[in-house]
Amino acid sequence: MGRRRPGVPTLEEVAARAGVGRGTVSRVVNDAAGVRASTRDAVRRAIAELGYVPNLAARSLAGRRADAVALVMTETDWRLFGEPFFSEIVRAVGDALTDSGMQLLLTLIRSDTERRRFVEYARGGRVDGVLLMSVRAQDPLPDMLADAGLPTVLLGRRTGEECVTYVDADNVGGARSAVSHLLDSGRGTIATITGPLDMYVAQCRLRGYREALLRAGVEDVPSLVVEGDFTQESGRRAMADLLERHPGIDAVFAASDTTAAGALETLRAAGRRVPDDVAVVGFDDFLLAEQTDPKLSTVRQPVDEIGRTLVRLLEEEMEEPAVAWRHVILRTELVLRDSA
Amino acid sequence: MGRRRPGVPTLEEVAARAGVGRGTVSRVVNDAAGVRASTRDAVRRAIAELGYVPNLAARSLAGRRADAVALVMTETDWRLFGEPFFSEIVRAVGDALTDSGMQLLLTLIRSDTERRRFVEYARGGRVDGVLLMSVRAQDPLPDMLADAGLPTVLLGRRTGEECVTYVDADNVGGARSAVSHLLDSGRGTIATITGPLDMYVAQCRLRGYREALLRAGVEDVPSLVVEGDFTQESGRRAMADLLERHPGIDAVFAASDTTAAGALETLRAAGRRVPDDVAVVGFDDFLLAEQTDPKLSTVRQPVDEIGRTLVRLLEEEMEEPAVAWRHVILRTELVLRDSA
DNA sequence: CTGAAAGCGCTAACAT
DNA sequence: ATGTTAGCGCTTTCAG
Repeated sequence: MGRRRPGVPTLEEVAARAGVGRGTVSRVVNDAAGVRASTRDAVRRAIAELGYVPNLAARSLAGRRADAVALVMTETDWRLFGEPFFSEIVRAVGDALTDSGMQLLLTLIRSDTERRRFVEYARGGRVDGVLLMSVRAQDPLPDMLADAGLPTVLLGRRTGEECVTYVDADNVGGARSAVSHLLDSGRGTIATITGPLDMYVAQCRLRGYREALLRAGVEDVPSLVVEGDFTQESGRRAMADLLERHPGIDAVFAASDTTAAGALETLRAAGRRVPDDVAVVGFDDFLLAEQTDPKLSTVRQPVDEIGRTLVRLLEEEMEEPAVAWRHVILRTELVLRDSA
Repeated sequence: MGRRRPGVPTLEEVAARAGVGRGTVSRVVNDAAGVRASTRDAVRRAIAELGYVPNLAARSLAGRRADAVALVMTETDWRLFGEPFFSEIVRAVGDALTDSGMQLLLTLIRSDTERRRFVEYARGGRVDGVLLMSVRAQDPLPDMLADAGLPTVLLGRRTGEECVTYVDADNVGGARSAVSHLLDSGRGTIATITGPLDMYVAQCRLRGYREALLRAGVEDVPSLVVEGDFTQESGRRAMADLLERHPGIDAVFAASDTTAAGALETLRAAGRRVPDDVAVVGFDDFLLAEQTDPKLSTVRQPVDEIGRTLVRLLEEEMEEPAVAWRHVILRTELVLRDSA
């Protein structure tokens, strides 16, 4: 599978053609200071004439950097969070990376083989750092990378005491503000449909719900809490359960926008009116929120800010040997539309 | 942004520790034949003790290969085809690559800057080959890569006379079989909602529709053809138009499953029954088909086969200097569910 | 400001 | 079967 690229010009040939030394060409290529303008022009011309492109392997070897970062996600995450969140994050990270001259590599890990292969790839020095989409609690990947001394930043925590640098949204606060809003607007019986409770993010959103009730002095009724799994179907089913158990329900907080959309469907099918009769707020704010009927109120994560922060932390991590785990929790925002 | 990895063991240190030469260690690492078992074991032990991982930059430089392939897509494609097609292809290519020891890199190109950066990355030798998701007709990327002598395989053509190696599905044949099926089941007035007609794939599906009518000796009524853009919304709108213009319509062929789902919605809202009253067939077969009510009949692309073929062609392209453009058109399959 | 020279860590060809 | 050696193409001192 070896490839031969005949007649690919090297830096040396460029130097010869421009009548300068190799060091000078290297300086020009890397925009280093201290080259006379006329020399620089001559070199630039030679580069253009020869169609020279630096060999990245050689540069990596000599310069000990790859000029690339990987954004890794597991298949589970991908499906769970769905395309919108995923693609928004990719976009945000891409934007944040734009002027850093780094190549963004997406990697999907679906098996142990792929996990191992990726670790070898990363440890082999093909990327300068790794961004990890929120991984399940049991995923050993973050620690494998950290142990290998690779700059690594997580998007989302695995647990409350994560010993890796990460960026996360304020899930607790977001949920709390959503539920507080429902309470403030006079709703008395507020249910919640959670995410899978073995995921930290789902636990946080549930905690926010409880904190809001506590603050308002409202009793936390266990049967108003139903576990879902972030999917639309789980929203439909959970809502049906809730309506049966608590016909007097007048508000629902769902731990994802998808789940909220499912709940909305069931409510309408049951003849309940939203928001007059029952108010609904979801968490996360992607394609779906604007498409539901009525439009869904949600807690929005600051996606662009997440992207920028991920990149900034990774760069810091790359600068200095990691002496500390840095954690950034970004504020979320309650977006009111028609459903609450 | 340079990274220092202090104390990362090199092949040389492994050799010293195992008491052998560097060549031997290299052979062991690369599973080359001709090493005595006892020697191999000694080397393996040294590798394990030191936690040695090959430096991939050095390997690339010396071995002139990257052991990585890129799967590139443009943002337009991504949104257009939606997550299902995209993720299915990624999965299929990943599977096909599993035992080749190559790392799969996904790259999203959203701007000229990113396009240029990627070409430098690829020309710089960081990937052995490039897989391109079907690109718009005007996209210069395939030619840029081909000109640079990089093994490149397209998924989907840009035009009928594509001078790049590609894999495509039999869009014409698939559409033809769908429409023929509608004709065979006694439908007389068959409309079609196309994709954006500046895309070759959309043209092909429309051609298939026309060929089926022609073969059956049915007149091709221009007003039965409405241009959509593969989205669900375009399906809804086009269907509304069609119902107005041709109340007697009794079948629809939509150029995507998403569009078909939109058409289905509008039909039901208009009180038409599917399939008794109007039959519907879509093209492409992903999440949506099973979720619509009634379940959608579709033309299915052989995703796994596409993945395998892409990888096979790329490997062939890498073996020998490209002497010819190879084209593979894969058969599609009509999947009958409830809507037709 | 610029040229020369010393590696970066590995593979592959050549000795032994 | 294994050790030795010559690069791969670049960055980065270090002289000049």
